[in-house]
Amino acid sequence: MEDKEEISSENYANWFALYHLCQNIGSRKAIHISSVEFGKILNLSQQTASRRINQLEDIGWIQRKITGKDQIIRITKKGADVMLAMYKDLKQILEEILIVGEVTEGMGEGGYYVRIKEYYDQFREKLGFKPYFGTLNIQLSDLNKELLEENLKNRIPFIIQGFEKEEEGYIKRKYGSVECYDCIVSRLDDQTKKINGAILKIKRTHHKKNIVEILAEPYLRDILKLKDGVRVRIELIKKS
Amino acid sequence: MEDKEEISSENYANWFALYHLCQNIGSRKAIHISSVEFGKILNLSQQTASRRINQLEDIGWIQRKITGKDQIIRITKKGADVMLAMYKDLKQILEEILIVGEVTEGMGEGGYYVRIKEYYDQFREKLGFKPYFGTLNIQLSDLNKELLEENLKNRIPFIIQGFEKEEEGYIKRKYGSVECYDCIVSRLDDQTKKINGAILKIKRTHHKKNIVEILAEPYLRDILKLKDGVRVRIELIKKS
DNA sequence: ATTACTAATATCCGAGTAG
DNA sequence: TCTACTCGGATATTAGTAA
Repeated sequence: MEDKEEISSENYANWFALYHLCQNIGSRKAIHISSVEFGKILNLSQQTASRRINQLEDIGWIQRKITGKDQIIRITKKGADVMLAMYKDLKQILEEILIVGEVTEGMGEGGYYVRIKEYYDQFREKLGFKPYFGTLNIQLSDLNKELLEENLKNRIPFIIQGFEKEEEGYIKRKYGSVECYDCIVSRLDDQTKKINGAILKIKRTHHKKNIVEILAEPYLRDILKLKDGVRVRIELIKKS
Repeated sequence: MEDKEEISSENYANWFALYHLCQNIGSRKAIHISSVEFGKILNLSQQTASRRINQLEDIGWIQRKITGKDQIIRITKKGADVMLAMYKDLKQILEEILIVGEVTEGMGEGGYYVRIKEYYDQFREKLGFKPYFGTLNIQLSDLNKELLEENLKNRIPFIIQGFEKEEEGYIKRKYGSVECYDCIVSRLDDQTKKINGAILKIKRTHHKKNIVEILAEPYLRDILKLKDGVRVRIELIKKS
């Protein structure tokens, strides 16, 4: 609460100054930096940069040692806390935004996949349950989609292998592989029921519509009483 | 690059305005908010808040619909990108800072633990190798320690169980449990050799000194040619 | 109620320059 | 060289209102 007050009051400039300092300190403990150099980083004059440094010191976000023409700056615990607080906050904001979407009527590809025996057997084995013969389609906003993609990057999917099969007429058809991420689905307005499922990520998918497909054992529309437009939460699970 | 220019130039205020908007939008798609309310959030007058909203719209970070006395605001993809960029950047900064410390002479507790048979057998089994009979002690800055703690929170340790043992004189002594986190250690100035190890987190530890103890199979001081003061990188591994 | 313009004012920035 | 002061000009904010 207090930290936030400190940041949000009106010293945006100081916050950004600290942020840029951290960027330039990198993995070192401290940094030698002149006010001219710091000014260049911040797109400010030497004078203002100098003032910034003084202010940061006054606030207690940095500590400074001036020896002759040299100044060594290091971030204090208080300063680190400020950065950490912002990081945590952003993380929370982004993750909170991330995990909400709207149920939508789907001619989802996923539903098609799950009905094919070669896929179904793999789903069954790798999910640990017999999935329902169709997927729940969730419409995401651009923001949500963006964030989901970013988040999935950090996770290890389990892969449903592709395969080839001879169709009637002796044409060989290729079936692509599918990436799956464990998740938990629930109604946003009623968090009592949480259902395990998986996000399906099909390789060659329509990029335009931000639709995510969920596979689960029960028929989600029934068990969660979902209709089109109902908002659901998709929680990503730590380990797959 | 361009994004950063956009943020860092001088519109700190706009960035923070967007940030606070996101905070208040939460999991919703959009938000009804008057300029008075928004002003309160930002600690600004209604007039300035109104101007901010206009600016955010001009920049293209938000989209707005005014219908009579109502205005509905939603974040655009461009706006979301700005937030994401900052998040990623902070994450990188913090993680980069996080993983560097200095080798220090240690009378580390960990070294004591690893020499006790009951512990050693567990280490051997759970690490998958026979650890060296001592730990490498890494001195962290306050900032690093803070960040490490924060980061470890999100990880699942493997636990070396505590036990009781009768000492000479029939006194029963209690040995506490130890948490371990897989990691990779390397010299900061020479990343060619990367050694697998584990961070030891002993329950009842001295809080004052920011020292982390690393357990590994080889004698790290030899294999990495470490002396006191040499900076090493500790990479945390995704899965334990 | 609202949003947002204009004019007054508070704040910030950088040139000049001292220490 | 450095940092950091003063002060005039630039910029941002707010009060008073209009729409």
